[in-house]
Amino acid sequence: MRDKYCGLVSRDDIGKVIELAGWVFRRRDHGGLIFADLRDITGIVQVVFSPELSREAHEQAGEIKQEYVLKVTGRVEKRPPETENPNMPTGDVEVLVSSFEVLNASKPLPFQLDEEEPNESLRLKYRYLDLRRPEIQKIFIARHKAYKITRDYLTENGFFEFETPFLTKSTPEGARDFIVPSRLNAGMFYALPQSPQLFKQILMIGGFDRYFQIVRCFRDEDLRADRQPEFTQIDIEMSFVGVEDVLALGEGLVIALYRELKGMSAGFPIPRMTYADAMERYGTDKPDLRFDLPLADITNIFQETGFGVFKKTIEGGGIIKGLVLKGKTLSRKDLDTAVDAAKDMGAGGLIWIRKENDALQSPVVKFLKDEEKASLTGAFDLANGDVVFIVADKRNKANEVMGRFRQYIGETFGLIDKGTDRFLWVTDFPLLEYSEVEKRYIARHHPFTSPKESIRNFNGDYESIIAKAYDLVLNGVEIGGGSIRNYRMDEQLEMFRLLNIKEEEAVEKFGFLLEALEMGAPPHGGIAFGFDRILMMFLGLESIRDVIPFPKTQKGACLMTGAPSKIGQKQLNELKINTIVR
RNA sequence: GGGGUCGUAGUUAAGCCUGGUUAUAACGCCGGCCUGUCACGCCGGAGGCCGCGAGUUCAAUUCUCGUCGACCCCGCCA
Repeated sequence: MRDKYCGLVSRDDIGKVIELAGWVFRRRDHGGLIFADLRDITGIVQVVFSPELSREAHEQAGEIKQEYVLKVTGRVEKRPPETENPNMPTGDVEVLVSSFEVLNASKPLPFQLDEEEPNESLRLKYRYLDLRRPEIQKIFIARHKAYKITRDYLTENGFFEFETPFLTKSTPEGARDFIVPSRLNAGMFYALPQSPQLFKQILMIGGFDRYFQIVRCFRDEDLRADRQPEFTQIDIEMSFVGVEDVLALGEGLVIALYRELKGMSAGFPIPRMTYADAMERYGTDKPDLRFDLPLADITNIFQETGFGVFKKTIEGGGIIKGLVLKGKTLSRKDLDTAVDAAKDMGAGGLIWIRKENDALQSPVVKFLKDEEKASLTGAFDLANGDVVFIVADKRNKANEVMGRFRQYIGETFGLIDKGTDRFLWVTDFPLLEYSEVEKRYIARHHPFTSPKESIRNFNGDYESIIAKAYDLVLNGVEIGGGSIRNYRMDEQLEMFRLLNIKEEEAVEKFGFLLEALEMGAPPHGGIAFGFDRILMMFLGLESIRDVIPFPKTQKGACLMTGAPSKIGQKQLNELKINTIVR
């Protein structure tokens, strides 16, 4: 049907008669002469309909409109002098059409492909039109490259690619499951996997040594700019490894992807930070290191303070945490806005102290002793114009609030170097965290994560147990995470005990794994990367929807197909399901 | 579950704060002209449930409330 792709027509083809096929991108009708840009996946080339070459083709070309699908036959010519277009790759040639065929017509489109983006719901409803846009096509070509790099890299490193079931078993921990009714077992349900966690561990126990899968995962939770209910992970598991082996392997993959997608290597090797340091210094387990602005614990300055808020906090075992913003001129309104922002982030209050005319000024300065002012000035090396922001609260709350506030300050005052990418491994996560909702400890990573030291060494102080767990963070966004797993039955049972999962429940939910752990399970661990998030970040895009061909809206709808939708009574009857919508 | 932004020709926006005119522009569409354009140009034309529903008012695109949809955030996301 065609000899050549549109975007690949070049000077080498001059003089040849070729057949091309593609879409009419733009048409320029001069009456006596008609130009059209013919587009396919490779790019565009100008085709010319001239009555001097073919009166019939020229006349027929009066009919063609945008997005008509054409097959054209014509001779490739060098463009006449002064008419070359240096802005397009095929701009020094054109195809003089001797005959053409309209393979398909097109109605006028609901939006123009070459103009400003229409709103996203229209793009999603007519996704096939959106996908025709060259800048969108670039994204999915990049996505394809990323699949290939991943497969090549992991294959070279001894990994085997597997598929694991999508119709699987609901697990009690973690995100909400999507469920699928079983027709053959009335009243029973499959769950779509949140991740192939247990299957990949079983594959290690099955002796495959190294597993990977580029796999869809499903989580029935609310959506965000970087979260979809179904998303893709690069899932990796390795046998006979420790933390360092997994990080090295993962880092190699990220380097390879970054080099291909960004066309450069930067920021490697990836620095490390423990979870505890990240929380103390940046107030988050995924710090954005594109700007520094560290948090400082200034509790000791106020040990003897007469300022009621600080005094109460310290007496209650809390801490006082501050950060300093230097080199910016803040108005009173900026400060008030910052206080409101901090309150929205959950702060009980935010105190600002500004150095102006060599004196500290603040609504609270009258409550501070001279030595406290001096210590504060020293601790933050205050110069005129600098502002210290302070929060006093329980340790976790103070860190968390200040972490968010730090990000707010970074964004509001332009401290973030948008042109850079800062990767970070965060290591040594706590194994557990206490859930106020469930009134028990829950696994911070997942219930199969191995502690650094045996749980038996801890007596009650369970929140201090460190896990062999790690996350990869890029510019404040988590793009991967994993752990070394428990590979012995007794250790896994200890973990379940801490999680208050009774043995019979554990056996009911994960019996196959526990049994397997008793039959020669090798030490193993792994990591999973958020494939969509990596693409979004590496391509500099704002939304995960931009890297997914058919994404869902914030309410989980597909605007093109209309999913989710009601199903008929016949289907419900087969499933023996009644629906009650409350 | 909660907070916020947005919704006006096919599309992208303006108008709304401060209620009253024929609701404006660009692109697209339709008709005409044009042999070197490439965001072609020129002339003419059609095209509107101002998301939907209430309320306030003599009068609502404009103000208020509700609702639907899209988006951003909190909760949630092992």
